[in-house]
Amino acid sequence: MQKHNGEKYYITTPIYYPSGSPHIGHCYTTAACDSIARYKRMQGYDVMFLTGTDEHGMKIEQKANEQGISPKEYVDGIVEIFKKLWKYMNISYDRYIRTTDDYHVEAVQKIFKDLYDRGYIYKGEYKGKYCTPCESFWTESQLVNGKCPDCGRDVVEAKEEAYFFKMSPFADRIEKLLTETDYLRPRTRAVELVNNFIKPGLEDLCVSRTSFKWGVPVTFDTNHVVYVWIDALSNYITALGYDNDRYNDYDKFWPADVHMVAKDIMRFHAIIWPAMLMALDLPLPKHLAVHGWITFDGKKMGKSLGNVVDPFMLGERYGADAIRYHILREMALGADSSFSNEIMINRINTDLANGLGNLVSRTVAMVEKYFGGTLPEEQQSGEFDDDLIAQASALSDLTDEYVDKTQLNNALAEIFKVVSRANKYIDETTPWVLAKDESNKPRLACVLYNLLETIRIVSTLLSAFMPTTMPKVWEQIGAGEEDVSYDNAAKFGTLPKTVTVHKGDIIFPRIDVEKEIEELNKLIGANKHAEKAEEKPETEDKPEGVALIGIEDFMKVRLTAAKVLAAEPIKKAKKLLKLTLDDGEGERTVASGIAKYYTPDDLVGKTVILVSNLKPAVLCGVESNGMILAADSGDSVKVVFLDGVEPGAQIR
RNA sequence: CGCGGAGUGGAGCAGCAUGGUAGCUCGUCGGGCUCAUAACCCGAAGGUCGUAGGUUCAAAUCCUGCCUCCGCAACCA
Repeated sequence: MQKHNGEKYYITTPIYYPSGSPHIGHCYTTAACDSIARYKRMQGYDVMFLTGTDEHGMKIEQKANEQGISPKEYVDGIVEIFKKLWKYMNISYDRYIRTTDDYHVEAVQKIFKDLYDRGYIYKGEYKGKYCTPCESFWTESQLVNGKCPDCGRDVVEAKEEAYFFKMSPFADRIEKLLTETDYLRPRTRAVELVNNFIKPGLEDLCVSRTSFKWGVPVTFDTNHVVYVWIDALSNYITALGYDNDRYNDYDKFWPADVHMVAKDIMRFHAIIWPAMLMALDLPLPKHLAVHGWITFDGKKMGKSLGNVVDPFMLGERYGADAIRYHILREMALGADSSFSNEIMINRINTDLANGLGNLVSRTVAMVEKYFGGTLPEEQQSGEFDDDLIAQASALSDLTDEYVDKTQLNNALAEIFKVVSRANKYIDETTPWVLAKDESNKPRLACVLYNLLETIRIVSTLLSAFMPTTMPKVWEQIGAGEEDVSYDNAAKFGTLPKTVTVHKGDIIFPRIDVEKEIEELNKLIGANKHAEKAEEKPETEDKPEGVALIGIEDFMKVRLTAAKVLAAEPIKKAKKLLKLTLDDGEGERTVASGIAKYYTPDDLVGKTVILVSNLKPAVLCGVESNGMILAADSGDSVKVVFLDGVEPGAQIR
């Protein structure tokens, strides 16, 4: 166990996109980084823990417009919520970067220019084609039979200004990085990335936009705004002072030890970010830890599902540490993890209340009961001691290793094995029997001392994960600041023999599962309704979808009854069925995304409602002329069938 | 044949690159204890390891086909 005085450790969360309030998924990434940061600090590292928000982009611009405020005002509001949550969760970030911060903007501009000067960014003209009526650009691969995939008309060579970042020179190095080093964790993901993106050839990346304004302007071409990649990813170095004067830690902290991200942004961190750094001739980060998503009752977490778990609400009910513990304990690196009220409550009850909390409680109670709160000097070791002491002493080596591998769930599992061992030790040594005979007092004192020591070690290591409650434990077992330092975590026998305990409040109260779930369901139901009520008038993500329209707009849509003559799955598509319809005038083909819910047999012979004047489109190689109406309730889709209506009938 | 992952006692997982008693957590049942937050400790039941073949003295573990689920991708009309 050596001190790591002065050694640096740099860990980052992604910078989150503030298009909405933070949810439990954000909490996971951030709590995980926080725990590692705290652990490393405890070990004596000089830690830099960075988090922040990625505040530019079209979506933010739109959201702000909808609310009639400036983008900056909009993000200011959300950022406040993020910071409040981090405070609430006891997140010990050292620095919070906002991509709207002046120094970052300035640095991004320099980086952009630098890449340009080095020849890795060039002003491009789409080699692709332009469809004048659709006002859209298409790449070669998107074209269908050389025509616009949207309208099927001819496309012309056209040039739109955009800057591109050359990725191809780095393909080999990136492939090696992914497959031959332990940059990517878990490594299994490397195959997927290499097959999907590197083998087919790395395409140059469009890194500027002219279609919106809310971003970092390109200094030497002010029509352009830096598009997300260079703006967002470079935060990891600008926050250290790279290309700016605000901070001065770049030399000290770069390269990062760990970037932690969720799997949806793995690609950017596994490919684009290394490419950027290679282009800039900078060292690469050591590890990219990719975790899965927290799913709720089996479904992906998301606002649209109305199942967003509000971290503030959970924290209020169980305490921030219990939430931290639960998500860190359940989530395995790389894999998804399901979150449900029941799983969480059970976890809190068995590990925290019954296991650790109860261990502290019974131990402290016995010291008070049998010795008036202070152990005597004279203590007698005996059977069962060695095994407990050995396990407790070896614990920090195990947790060190798991923390280094960013496998926090395993680190916590090891810690709780020792908690379990201690509870068993009580049964083995039966202190209440020893207490009956005055001559056993030295032995009894030793047993209790060993328990206090085990608790001390366990709680020391746990304090990185549950920073709020562990000090309460220390107070109860009479441990001083020095006793709970990391350096003493492997030294059994640190507490003074004559330690004095102080019985206090229950640390983790047991939760009544049934009652609690009932109440939670009520709350979640209420939230769901409240959210819906709130969001409806706000028009959410689809600006034009909710606005009131006049009858003249409606009349633009031509709805026609049509009979399904044939239906077949589309080979390349999972969700699509190819339908042949009789619309009264003739046959037409429509692709419909209902393959999950209907078999061809369900549909043939039925009459459906067809939007007959919809622009044709090509989906997975099939030209679709129109769409059929169906009710989409999220997890199920019902096609609207008509009875006894002739094909061709107009619907109004 | 787009890419990848997964199918192990009721639930959630480990084991599988170096084949040879199938392990953990929760739950269930029985017992013990009473220091403690109806907590703790012990024991038991429960699995032909998705399916069909193959290799082998021996396969959850290696090979092949198939089935099912999931993620990504394919611009869900």
